[in-house]
Amino acid sequence: MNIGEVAERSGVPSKTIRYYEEIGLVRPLRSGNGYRDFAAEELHRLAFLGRARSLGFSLEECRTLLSLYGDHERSSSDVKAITRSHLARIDRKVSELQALSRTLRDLVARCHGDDRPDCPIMEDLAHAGTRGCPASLTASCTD
Amino acid sequence: MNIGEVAERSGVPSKTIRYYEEIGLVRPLRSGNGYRDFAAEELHRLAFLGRARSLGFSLEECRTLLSLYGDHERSSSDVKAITRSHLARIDRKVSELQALSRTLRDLVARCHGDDRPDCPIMEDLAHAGTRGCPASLTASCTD
DNA sequence: GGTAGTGCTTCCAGTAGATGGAAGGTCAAC
DNA sequence: GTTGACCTTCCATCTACTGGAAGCACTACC
Repeated sequence: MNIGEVAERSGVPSKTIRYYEEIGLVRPLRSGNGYRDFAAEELHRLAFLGRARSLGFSLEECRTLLSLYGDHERSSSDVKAITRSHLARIDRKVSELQALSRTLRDLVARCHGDDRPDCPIMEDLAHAGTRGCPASLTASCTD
Repeated sequence: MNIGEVAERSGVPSKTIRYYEEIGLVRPLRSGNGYRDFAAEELHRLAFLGRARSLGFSLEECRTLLSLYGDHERSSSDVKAITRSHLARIDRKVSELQALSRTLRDLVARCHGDDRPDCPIMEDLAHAGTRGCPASLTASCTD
């Protein structure tokens, strides 16, 4: 199977497949003409990769998951551990973004949004010293 | 003011300040010895940048916000529009991550996490075709 | 005057995860 | 034999820095 067909069937773009080969996530054979030649197994690995990436796993996590995928002696606890730590990372990120969202929502609500220059958003950015900005700035912002 | 002091007072690392100069976000003067020489205004711009970045604005958004910062004829509606679209982007991201989180949480809940190989997480990744994986894969995954 | 230590300079490389494009070889059809 | 789709490699680009090497500049101390 050539790269184009594999790309279409796995949903992973050709460019990305070449990149995955470059970093050793897939190892297709080569035909006599130099074209990559993908066996069914490589197609499955690519579909696996596509799904894992769509779930937000990093490529290094994908590498580990792929090796567990091919390991019939694997323990599901290993898979679960990786997934759990990934989940924790995502939940941390959600909390961070929700905090940002609250702050921004508040600023937007307080801004008139008219043709005058006064703007609570600008004031927040300009006088960051008193809240949320790096501690080292606080002193110099009180002037 | 030398870069070290500005870094400490603005909370933006020296390395980052040099980078910001390279991409034209700040333009410090130079002393006779070749050192960067920051005026109070540049310090304020850096503090502004630090706060805007901590709110998740991209550097291009920061560039626009900085130009509005220095523009006494600005309209708060421009600032508000940028902030609103940034907020919308964050809220989209939160939704995406929450969807991921739900999926991962469900998978983790269904995985025994013992020393046997059977694992619903692996099954999801391996047979992605029926749900959530790229449409092009669906056909080839039903086998 | 020499030297140690800190701070400054530039330049280059690397991070994650691709993506875009140029230059060129291959293949099937007409 | 030529067009056009597909494949190849290689290099550059994106975001937003960060780390490190090599080499001046400045201050303090002996």
